[in-house]
Amino acid sequence: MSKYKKVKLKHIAEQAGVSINTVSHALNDKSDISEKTKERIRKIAKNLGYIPDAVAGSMRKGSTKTIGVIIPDIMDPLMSIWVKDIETKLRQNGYNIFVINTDENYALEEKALVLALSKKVDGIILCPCQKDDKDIIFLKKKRINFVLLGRRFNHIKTDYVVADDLKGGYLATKHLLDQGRKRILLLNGHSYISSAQERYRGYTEALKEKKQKIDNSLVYEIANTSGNSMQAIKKILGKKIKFDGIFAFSDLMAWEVIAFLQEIGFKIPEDVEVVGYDNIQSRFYFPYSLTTVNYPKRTAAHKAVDILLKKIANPDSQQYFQEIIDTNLFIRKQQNNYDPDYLEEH
Amino acid sequence: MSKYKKVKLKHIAEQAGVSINTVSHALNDKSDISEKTKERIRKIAKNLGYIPDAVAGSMRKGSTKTIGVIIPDIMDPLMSIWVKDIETKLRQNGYNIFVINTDENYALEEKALVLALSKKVDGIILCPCQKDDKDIIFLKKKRINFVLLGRRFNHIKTDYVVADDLKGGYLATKHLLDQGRKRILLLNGHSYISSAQERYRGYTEALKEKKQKIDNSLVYEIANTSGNSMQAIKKILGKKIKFDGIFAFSDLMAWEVIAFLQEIGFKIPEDVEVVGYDNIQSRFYFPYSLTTVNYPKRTAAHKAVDILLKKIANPDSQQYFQEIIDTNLFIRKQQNNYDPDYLEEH
DNA sequence: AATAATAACATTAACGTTAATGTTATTATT
DNA sequence: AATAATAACATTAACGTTAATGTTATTATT
Repeated sequence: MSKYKKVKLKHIAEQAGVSINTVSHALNDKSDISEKTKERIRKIAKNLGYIPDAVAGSMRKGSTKTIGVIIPDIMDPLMSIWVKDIETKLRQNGYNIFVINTDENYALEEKALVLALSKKVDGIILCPCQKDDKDIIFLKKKRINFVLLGRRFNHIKTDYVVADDLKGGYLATKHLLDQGRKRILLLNGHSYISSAQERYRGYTEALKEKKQKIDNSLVYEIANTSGNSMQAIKKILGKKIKFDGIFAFSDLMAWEVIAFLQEIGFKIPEDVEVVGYDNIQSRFYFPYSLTTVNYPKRTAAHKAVDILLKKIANPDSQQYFQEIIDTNLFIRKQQNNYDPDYLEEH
Repeated sequence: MSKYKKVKLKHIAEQAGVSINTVSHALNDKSDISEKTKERIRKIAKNLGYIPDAVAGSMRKGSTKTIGVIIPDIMDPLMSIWVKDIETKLRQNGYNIFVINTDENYALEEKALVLALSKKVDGIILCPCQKDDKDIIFLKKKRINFVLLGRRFNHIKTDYVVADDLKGGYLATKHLLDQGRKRILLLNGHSYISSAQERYRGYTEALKEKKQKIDNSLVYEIANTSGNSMQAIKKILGKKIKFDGIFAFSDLMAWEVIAFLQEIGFKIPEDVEVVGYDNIQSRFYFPYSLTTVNYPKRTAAHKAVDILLKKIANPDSQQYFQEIIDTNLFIRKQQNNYDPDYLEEH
């Protein structure tokens, strides 16, 4: 890409009067080169502005020190928190990340995986869209090192790190019931997503416990992207379906419905009480108090990294690592003002 | 990374009874292989689950078809919009992206650049932290293909795409003045960031036009991360400095100060009117109306890609491409309710 | 003093692919 | 009918590095 002549090991070797291998070993601090020579070679390398060719190195070494991170949506704050934490943790371990978006699109997910494999990543952290599972089966068959994050498959044994969404769904619903709410709208993710499935189970369990019937006209499945929750609420209101509580799939959805309901005249939380999910703590995003299901997101990302590194270090192990991160309810007084607790959280 | 035996061109060649080169040419759809042979080889490749080794291919071809995207903060919505648009546009052109965060940290920026160059990216899109410029000079000297996005250097000639921040700063300040605001707080980014510099210039120009003196106790420079604008406001209030308008460096800052000021009893916009920057349109983030400086962010990202692709296609050209994207003021009635216009925008 | 061990290098081969040539049979050209 | 051109492959070399050996002088060991 550059007209500037590329500096290679060869050039350093010529200047130092040693072999290319000696330069390589010196720069990689191998033990079979004298400290004097190493120092001399390092200086020449620096002088010439040598930048190692990782592509060539990777080919020879058979490892890229790169992990593929494949996620549905980098613009979702939850995902960007994950990505940042994964990047930081992996960097500490000498790895880089290669992030690919799938837009919750299975075809793109397949392409993303092939791209990552083609780029010879040493492992993959994947939050699957779950519209299909062929690609996961393919990964297993190929014995690729991968860890699922945030979502898992019931019928495929893999490594994964997920939140305890069953408990999360139960706690959120129970909280609304305890507050005296009678008709709780579940604004859920699509049912092929495991976390949505489990939250639904938690929702039904809490209702059953209070001897309430499950009314499926109160259960909606939508994609977690901007505008959808508002559209859903519009539809529900259009059908004259009554509700006095909402359990939303994400803080983002919760936020959107609160804003929309307020706009059209509802009092929040008096008329409708809302519980979110994920406890996205960035002050930027949620200046208003929102009761939400909380879990250590950073821990989740770090555990996924730990598991992946373990698998890479021990490729012959048949062991599966499956982590279910505990969830709890983060109760905030729901009102239109700033949450002073945010600094203390986490 | 896998115990599963890797499928190489060699294996396809053996099964097809042709040479490795023929397989390579067939799969790359070169013209010197008969359609019949191509079809046969494609089938065998598919059967064996062949995934091309991009590392080996890149080494031989001298091109990775990957662009390094180096940005200060993937969690900033502006940046994640950019990244997504860049990814989409580059994908259409057969390129992938390699995203690296710098956390507005110059040392990390240098490392990110070396990493990208080491990984042999075909070009770089960079939003520099601007705490130093040595790395930019290095890129120029090495004749690396790169385009700056969002920020530029006054004293270094490079390709860039920036917003018209001078105009943006002027429009925002003028708007506040026109609304009768007398003491306008500039909550700016750090002055080594070009966009902050230019907005400051716009701010002063608008003040001068109205014959107002520039009061530097009203100008604050902070990093665009969560919590900082609140801290700044606290300090300012502590110093008993009065203000009735705020021009913030980002919608995020604007948002944070609005929430904080409301919390401590200010009426917005009656007591303090706030103007933001970037017009982050995601319904998720800003359910409340905010007047803000707007510009086509998508266009900016796309232009950066276009410029980079032009430079890659034409490496011998000495031409510089410098785009200043026009800014305008997006006026919204500032009130605590939902902005119904958001769907129509853009 | 003879042999073994080690330090500090050099040489060779290989990673998997593709560009640059080379070869041969077939077809086109005059 | 002789030659040129072309189609469809094969062979060879190269991308830049590092692992696996090889070599030689020096030092340690008995």
